[in-house]
Amino acid sequence: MSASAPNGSSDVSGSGRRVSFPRSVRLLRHADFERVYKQGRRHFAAHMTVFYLARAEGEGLRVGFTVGRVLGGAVQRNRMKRRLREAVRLRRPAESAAVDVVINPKKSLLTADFADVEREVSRAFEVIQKSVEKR
RNA sequence: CAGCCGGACCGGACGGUCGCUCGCCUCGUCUUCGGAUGAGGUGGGAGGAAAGUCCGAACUCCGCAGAGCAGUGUGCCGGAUAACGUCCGGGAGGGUGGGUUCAAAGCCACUCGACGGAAAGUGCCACAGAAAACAUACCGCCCCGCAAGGGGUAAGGGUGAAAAGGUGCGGUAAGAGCGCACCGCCGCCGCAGCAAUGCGGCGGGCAGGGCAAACCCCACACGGAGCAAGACCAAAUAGGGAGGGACCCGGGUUCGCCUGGGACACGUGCCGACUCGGCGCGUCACCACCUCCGGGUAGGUCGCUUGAGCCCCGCAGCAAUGCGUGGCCUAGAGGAAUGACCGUCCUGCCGGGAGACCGGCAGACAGAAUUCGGCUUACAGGUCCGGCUGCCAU
RNA sequence: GUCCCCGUCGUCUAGCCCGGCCUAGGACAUCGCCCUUUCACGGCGGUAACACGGGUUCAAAUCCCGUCGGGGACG
Repeated sequence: MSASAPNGSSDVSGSGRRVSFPRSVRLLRHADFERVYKQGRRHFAAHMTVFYLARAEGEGLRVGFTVGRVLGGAVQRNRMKRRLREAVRLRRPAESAAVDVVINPKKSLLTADFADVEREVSRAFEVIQKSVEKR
């Protein structure tokens, strides 16, 4: 437990690394989403489903979110996206293979503990790294 | 002080760490000089409904001589407004309560409301009832008659949502606006009012059902689509057009080409043969290739936030609202930013405690997407103003 | 974001335009009885709906307005 992180729930500043999540590592284009959905593999978790696909060119991890209308009103959907984005920001690996990832949340994400969400995202990234390196 | 009603307003507060997005400043890198990108600093970053998309506009494109038809909408009067189905004021009307009265209406208070036309026409009015819009007479009542029946009547009964005005007195064989009084209705006149309409007078015994949120008639308004509008830049792939490739000369031409000769190139046959030369034959102008042009998808840029704008004060107006002085700049994303975690405090509930207090939980409805004016719907809690009622004190 | 359409038994539907005969009809499903040794088939009977709230009308599933829910089109 670092002295600069008195809350202790997430040692953000304990690692010493500034964690950010700029737009350049987001998945933003419709065509990218379609490709991941059609050709990608899936990883299931309690509060979300993660689609991922290795990219041929470029480097690093890119992440996008899909939150459909069935998951609730605009307030609920925005909350899911914001919590997911925050979790990805905190748990995003510094170095990674070239992979595109799409996360589909489930309704339970709205009420889940944020620590659980962080843990799930972190675990999903580990699984994806192993799966991609095996090829 | 409490409760109810109406109106206006707020929509947890402060701080820390990390992040997202937009603007500005400084410094780098790349550059096709348009810009792209990175770091640091600094400032801004959801709502009263942002919602539903129910009306009205601005704006953009398309269409258009003018008018009409069709269609849609609105519908008492006056005003406000850029406009409206909105808002303000007023007027008829309905409902509830009070009071007068034998009873009711007229009267008073509160409240509601899509409120033009039913003597332009068409249609419908189930069941019940004699009769449902042409008027009629079931039980009755009265008169004549021994009776059968005939005549008068519409007060009473009955049916119905609705049955040729209501109440009272007179009148009559019984009755009836048959006569009278009051109220209602129709017409005319006068006065008040911009008008809707109201008030008064005179005349008429009374013409006539309801439904137009049924078709419809009248008056008024409206061209259609919508920022995914629209404008600009524009990859890959496919496809369109023009030119080159396809040289020179002569002739013809419908200007697309056709024809004769020659040169070059390519392919091929034969002959000679040293890399080559000579002769003959063929070469469809399709495809492919190159250059340019136009449409246009992905993608990008603009539209994109200074506007019928907000705040304070004053003036005009009963008000909606308008005018004037001064001040302010207040989100602009685009698979879509406005968040995550924590601390202190505030409000409410629960538990513990004699109490100060301690612990836990909760803090609504809900998220900008071109922009405004309205309407409707959802909403914890709180503040202010006005009115009414109750209680306490003076 | 913009623009449209639709809500009737558990399911699919008729009735709505032009209001009353609607106590809302039919089919499948379901329940009970009969038939049969039993099941099936068949017959008889029952349960069961106008999305919600206002308004117009004597009277509303139907006409008008507003909510709520569902579905679709447009790059």
